[in-house]
Formats: sequence, C-alpha cells, structure tokens
Amino acid sequence: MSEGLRERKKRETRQRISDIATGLFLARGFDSVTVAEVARTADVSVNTVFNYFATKEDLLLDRSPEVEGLLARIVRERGPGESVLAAVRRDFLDALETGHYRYGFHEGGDGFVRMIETTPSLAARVREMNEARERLMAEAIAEDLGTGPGDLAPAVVAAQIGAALRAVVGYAVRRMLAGEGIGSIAPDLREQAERAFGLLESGIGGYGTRPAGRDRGHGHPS
Amino acid sequence: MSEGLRERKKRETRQRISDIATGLFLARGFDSVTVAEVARTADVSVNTVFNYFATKEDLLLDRSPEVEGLLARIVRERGPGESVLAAVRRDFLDALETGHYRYGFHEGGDGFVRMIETTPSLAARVREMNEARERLMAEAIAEDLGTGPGDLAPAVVAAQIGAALRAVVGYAVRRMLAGEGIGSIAPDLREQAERAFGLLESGIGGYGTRPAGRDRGHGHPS
DNA sequence: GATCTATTTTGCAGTCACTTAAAAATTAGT
DNA sequence: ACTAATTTTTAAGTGACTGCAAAATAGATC
Repeated sequence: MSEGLRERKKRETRQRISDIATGLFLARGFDSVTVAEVARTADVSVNTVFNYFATKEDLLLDRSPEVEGLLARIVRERGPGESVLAAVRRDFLDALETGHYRYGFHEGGDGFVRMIETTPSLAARVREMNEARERLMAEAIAEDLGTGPGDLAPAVVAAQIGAALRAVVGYAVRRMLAGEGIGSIAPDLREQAERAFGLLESGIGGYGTRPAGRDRGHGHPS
Repeated sequence: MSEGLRERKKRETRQRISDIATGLFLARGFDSVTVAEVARTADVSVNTVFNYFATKEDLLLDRSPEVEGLLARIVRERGPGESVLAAVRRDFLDALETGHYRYGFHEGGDGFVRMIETTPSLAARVREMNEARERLMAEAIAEDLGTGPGDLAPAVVAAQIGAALRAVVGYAVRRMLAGEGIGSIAPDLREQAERAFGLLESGIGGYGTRPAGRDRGHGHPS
C-alpha cells in the first residue's frame, strides 16, 4: 500500500496550486493576483484552493512543521558538552557554508524576499512563523532540561536566540534588497553572526553605558 | 485660537467611535461585532469609521507613538553611567512598583488580554507593535552611540531586550488568564524579571550545556 | 446675514477573501 | 457493477475595505 491514486492526486493538486500561485505572485505581485485567478489558472474551483490552503498567504508561505521546528530539533539533537546557543550557532554557520537556505534566504530569491517585505500580510505571516519557531524551541529546551512550569529561562533563551537570528537574517535581507547576491554577502554575514552570537554569549550588561563624566562623545561600547 | 469647533468635534467623534467599539468588543467578542454595527451604535456612517481608523483592529489597538516609542525614550533619557539594559530594567521595575501599566497589563483588564490572545488578527497587531517598538529602540541606540550602518549590535541588543520583556509580560498574561489579579502576581513577576534581565546581563553562553559524559537525549545528532 | 470655500460626512456601488451547505463527480472496497 | 467514502464543484452569502461623487457642515469674507 505504497500510495493510492487518491492520495497521489491530492499531493499533486496541492503542489500544482502552490506552484502556480507562487509563479503568479512573483510575476505580478501578491495583492494584484486574486485567489479566483489562481484557481482558474490551476484549473480548479476557488473552494478547492481553500480546501488545501487556509489563507491566501499560505499559498506562498506554507506553515511547515519542518521550518517551524528547525530550532527545536537543533536543541534536541545537540551534542554532549554543547550549549543551546553553541548548537544554533554551529548549525547556522554550517548552513551558511554549505549554502543551505533553511534560515530564510535563497540564492536568487530576492524577488521572493522583496515581495514578503513589501506586503504587510506576508510580513505578518513571517512574524507568526518566527513566534512559532521560538515557542517550539522554548518547549524543547524546557523538556530537555526538565525545568518547572514557572521557569522562564527556556522562553527567554529561545526568544533571545531567535532575536539574534532575526537581526542577522535581516542584515542579509537588506543587502539582498539592495541588489547583492547571497554569495557576496556571505563573508560579512558570517562575521556579523559571530558578533551577534558573541554578544549573546557574554551578555549585554554593560552595553551602551553612558560615560559618567562629561565626555558625551561618540563612545564605543565595550 | 486654542482649538476650533471643527477640530474639537473630530477629536470627540474619534474618541466616541473608539470607546463604543471597545465596549462592544469586550461585551460580545471582536469577531462577532461588525464595523457596520460599531458605526450604527456610534451614530456615524461606516465610511466615517474608516476615515478615522484604517482597520478594524485599530479600533481596539490604536497605533500610538507613545506606546511604540517607550523603549526608545528610555534609551535616550537614561542617566550617566547607566547601560541600555539597566535603564530598561529600572523603568520596568518602576512601572511594576507604581502600578503603571505601560508594559501591557492593566488591573482588571483580563477581558482585554484574553480577547487579544484569542483573536489571531489582534495577536498579529501586537506582534507588529512589538516590532515597531524594537525598531525604534534600535534606532535610538544607534543614534545615541553613533554606530555605523553596518553595526548590528543596536538591533541585536534591542531585539534581545524586547524578547526578555515579552517573555516576562507573557508570564504575567498567562497568570492573569488563569484568573489571578495583577496584585497577586506582582511579587513573582518582579523576581522573574530580575532573573530574565540577569540572564541577559551575564550572557547565555553556557545555558543548557549537555553533560559531556553520557548521552541522555532522545534524538540522534545527524 | 448671505456667500464662498475648505473640510468632513454620507450614500452607493463594487472588490475580494473567506464561509457554509448541499449537489455532483471521483475513487476505493466488495 | 454496486455501495460507501472522499473530493470537487456550485451556489449563495458575509464582512472588511475602497473609490467616488453628492450632501452637510464649519471657517472666513464681505
């Protein structure tokens, strides 16, 4: 019972709708393509589209357990002697080196990125995914360490690691929107990531301390 | 010419619409009150409602520069010898002691909180406001320290402080949703905040380090 | 007070995402 | 081929939001 005809057709239909929708969105913009048009092009009824995708946004940014559970998995699979932060750092730098795009930037995907940044409902969806990702990571940490329900540390740590990742990815996105390819950004990106993770590692307790005297100049943080 | 009749009426109309909308939403739920009904109750046309508020969500959660700019102002107004983190911590604990609700929980406002948590579009709006708050804080930090455009530290620090605040406020919200008043939560909340800020201060570099001896995990490292 | 102008409010027609329910088509099992 | 389960379609709505022109209102001028 490898896979019935029914299931295969479902899979294919869903994929076809998603592909066609993505193509139309990239070609003409998210807002100026209607769901009815996607349905027409994919040769199904509008209701079939909504059968597979709960919202129009899902046509482009599908809620996938794989993406949302990435950080949680890294936490669970980290090696002995490895801290949570170290595990995420290792995986992120590894993704950068191998060119894997699991952290949100594709090679040549700047049309994709631009559309997401300029369409409010899509940006909102990304925020939602980020939140889910951090929540799952917090749960994984709590379970792994066996912390009590009143302990906020897992949530705080997860949120902070997520925050660092968002800042670093945002840096890459900004440069991609300015026209650069991921290839030319990667080296700087690596350094920025090291710095951001470093900041997290040693704490930001003293960051931005105002000079106590009168030296109110362009001070450099420690 | 302190204020013309025209401007006074505008202000009053806007306030009346907002108040009536909030009352209806609290009484019957955000989704089961239509904008048409708000308009009818406030004795204006639907178009007038949309004249004052861009979206239905704005009727409840108005985008206010005061709320979104809070963290940025704290950064700019921090005292000499005070770090960014220390300034936010001081203000947060001060708000907690004086009962000021500028961080998002009102006394007796649990109906409000519950509605936001259970209505997806309102939760999305809160995320949006959080993002704006952190972006403005990052800009304030960057300007205050005179950092270059390639320096991610202000954004990272702002995002991390925002993350800690969200975790702590989330803790309070969860207990309020369970039926407790802010009064009975405050002492614990203070301690949780101290711990969260402490985590940020000294860094999370070693957090969750797996014991090097034996593998007690469920998963397998790839 | 009458008049003219700028601003605000309203009415109206429309678009589009999304919902619900039932009929029709397709696939699976016997 | 027949029946049951599943998927797709059709049909009819709901409700947020938009664009535009007409009507009402406020401010300024004479």
